[in-house]
Amino acid sequence: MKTLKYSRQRECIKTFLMGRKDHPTADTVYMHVRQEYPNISLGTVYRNLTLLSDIGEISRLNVGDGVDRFDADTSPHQHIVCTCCGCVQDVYLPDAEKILKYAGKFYDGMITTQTINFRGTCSDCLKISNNN
Amino acid sequence: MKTLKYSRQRECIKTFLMGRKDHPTADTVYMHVRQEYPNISLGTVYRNLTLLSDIGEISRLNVGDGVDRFDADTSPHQHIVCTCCGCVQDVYLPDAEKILKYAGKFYDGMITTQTINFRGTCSDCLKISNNN
DNA sequence: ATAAAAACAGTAATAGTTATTATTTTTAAG
DNA sequence: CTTAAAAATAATAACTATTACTGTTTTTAT
Repeated sequence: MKTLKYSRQRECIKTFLMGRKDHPTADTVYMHVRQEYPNISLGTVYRNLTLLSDIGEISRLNVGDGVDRFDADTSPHQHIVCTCCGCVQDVYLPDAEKILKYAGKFYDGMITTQTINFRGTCSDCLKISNNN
Repeated sequence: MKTLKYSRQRECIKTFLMGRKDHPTADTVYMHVRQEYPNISLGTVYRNLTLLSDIGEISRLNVGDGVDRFDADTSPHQHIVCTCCGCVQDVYLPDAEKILKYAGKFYDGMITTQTINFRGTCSDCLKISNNN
């Protein structure tokens, strides 16, 4: 069995992620962690992000833009991509599990999980377009 | 302005897609179209798939497995990935637009579209596991 | 202190997709 | 029926995100 050993790089990655709500990509994590560990390699960032999501301490998201994103918030919630600025924000949909249950009525197999991605315009971009 | 010219390769790609309900990847399309046009190139397949989805004749899906898939059915519907065999099937969720409307209550920006991906076990895989 | 296991940095490799280019096909006009 | 411009093609190179490999360093239990 593979025991997990402490690593300051991994700790730094996790701490960085916990302080962010914008679902950074591996590359963004890399750029920031490099300020504390200038010669950390991108491979180490990827390995630790994968490791942390495997043990359930973070989650890996895919909002359909071809890049994986990472989120320290592992509670069930949804995401929205702003088609204007590209930011990825949280949407906390109450009773989302009811959707999954409802969907089960229209599918002959078994549904176990769901991922809902929205697209739209974030409030910041709405403000800007209203100013014109 | 760029006018669209007929191409038999594009026609073949579209016809192939219309006959499938399994959301093939570009590579799968390539393998099949090659039986009719043996020296079609993968780039041509990609270019036409992108072109067809840009003009709305097909849709491009991303179910989170790192590969783009294509669907001749452009009507609003959802998808489920079988975690057992990897197949991608349709889920036609009635009144799905109500979810989008509901989500708007919990987001301060504007939501315009949604993509719902389910994961679970397809009916074929359920049968197989019941036989054990 | 030591030594095995894990993690590391650096780099190569892979997969999926897009871009480039010289050639061929389509199509509208003469 | 030619012709010629525009679009599409095949072939290939390039690119991006991610994973795999390798020799070295760090962690940790003894």
